[in-house]
Amino acid sequence: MTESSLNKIQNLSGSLSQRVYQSLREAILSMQYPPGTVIRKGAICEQLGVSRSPVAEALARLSAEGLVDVIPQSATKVSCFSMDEIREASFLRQALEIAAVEKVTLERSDEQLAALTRNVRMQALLVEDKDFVGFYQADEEFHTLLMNFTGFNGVSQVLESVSLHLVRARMLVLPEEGRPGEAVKEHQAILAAIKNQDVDAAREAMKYHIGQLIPRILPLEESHAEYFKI
Amino acid sequence: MTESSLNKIQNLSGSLSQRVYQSLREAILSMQYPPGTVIRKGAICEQLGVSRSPVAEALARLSAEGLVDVIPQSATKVSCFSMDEIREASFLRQALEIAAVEKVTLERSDEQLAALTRNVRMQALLVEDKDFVGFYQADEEFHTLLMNFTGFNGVSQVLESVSLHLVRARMLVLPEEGRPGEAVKEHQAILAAIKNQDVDAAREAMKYHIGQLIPRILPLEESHAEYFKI
DNA sequence: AACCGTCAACTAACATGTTAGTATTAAGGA
DNA sequence: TCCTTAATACTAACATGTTAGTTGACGGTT
Repeated sequence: MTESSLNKIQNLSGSLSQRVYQSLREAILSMQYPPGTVIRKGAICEQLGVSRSPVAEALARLSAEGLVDVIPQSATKVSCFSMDEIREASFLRQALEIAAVEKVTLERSDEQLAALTRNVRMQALLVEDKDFVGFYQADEEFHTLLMNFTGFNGVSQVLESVSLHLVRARMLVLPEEGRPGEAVKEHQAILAAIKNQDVDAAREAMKYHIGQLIPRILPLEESHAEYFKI
Repeated sequence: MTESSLNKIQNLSGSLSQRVYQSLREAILSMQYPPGTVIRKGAICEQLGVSRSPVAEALARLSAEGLVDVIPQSATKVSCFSMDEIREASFLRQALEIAAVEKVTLERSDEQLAALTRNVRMQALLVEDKDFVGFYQADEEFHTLLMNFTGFNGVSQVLESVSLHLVRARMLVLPEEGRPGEAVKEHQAILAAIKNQDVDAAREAMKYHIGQLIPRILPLEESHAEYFKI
């Protein structure tokens, strides 16, 4: 009955605005609020039991991030995809991941190499066991490790903020037969290049790996046309 | 008498929040509000003649961008520099500019090449005339052109948002004897690589060019210690 | 003189009342 | 039947009242 798809804000920390923001963001990124969904401030206030101020601030931040479109004096809805935005997000992600992997390849410590090696080995095992949820998490962790090993704490968040649309679109991509196995191989290639301190190989391996996502997203424009901008 | 260093919001467009945001952002980036400055909502309201709502929303956005630090229930001040943040911003800028110049090198049209060539020629003339303000603008334009020639409309804004701290710190760097001349040469090297469709040369030229900024910012940590985090 | 607790003043954060612009719908005319 | 138009309902945007947490200063104690 209660179709409240929002996470309870009691479980989150920070100011009310912060918690409302996190709750809405999570709902949008997980596609519980699919593109085009109209967001009613009143409904959010009621569901979360807060007043309009924190909701307004949360929506302002989401608007600045491009996750919602505000139509002045009228309505605010979850932003739709456009293939241009997705291509751009992929371009930005590629730029950042390449820069990161280059830096890590040159400056890596033995501990860092060991951590990456452990992670990739785990990926292979998970795929072997057909634990695709686990693999998805390990995949994410691989990229996060790489970002953090640059020594810059913020790059991981910047990457997230520029690839928001990519994250959402990825939710729609059906698990393809054999793809996880390929992804592991690509990760192994990246890892090997890092191990050998071969910057050129690392760059090319990462470029190829990130490039694999776009062709799998392209078909969505027809299969899920309702989520795309006119 | 009126030491209101804020631009009048009447000259700006958009909602009140939007105008307040632009006004504050401009004041912070131009160092009219130097790092550490305490921002009083009441004062802003009075100066701009608006209520606290739009000011609160504007500050929330600036906080999300990292331009102001909000101390809960206490105060909000213009964020100070940290050398780590600046290094990170430089890393991110390098990543994006390299990706852009690589793409442009491969895909450029003759018109685009002509526009870049015109710009660089203009730079040389401006430096010859010792018009350093004009050169600064042409320099910015060169990089903006490059971003836009990728075909992705947003990269220019993303670049700006990740290099906010860099922009502020750059305001403090004194014009160094001979530096503009060197910058022009670096731009010429980048342009030559684009003309020759030499991706590797373009990447290295851009990497070198962006790398030149950090060493000139480093001395600020002592000469302007008051602007840096403890 | 140095330390601690209390209190007052200030600020961000939140709640709520008000305004103004937009969209939809229904009625009226062609 | 279709288009125009006016009225209504709804929403974002703005203003303002209220709450609660922090800071700093003062006074009293050791």
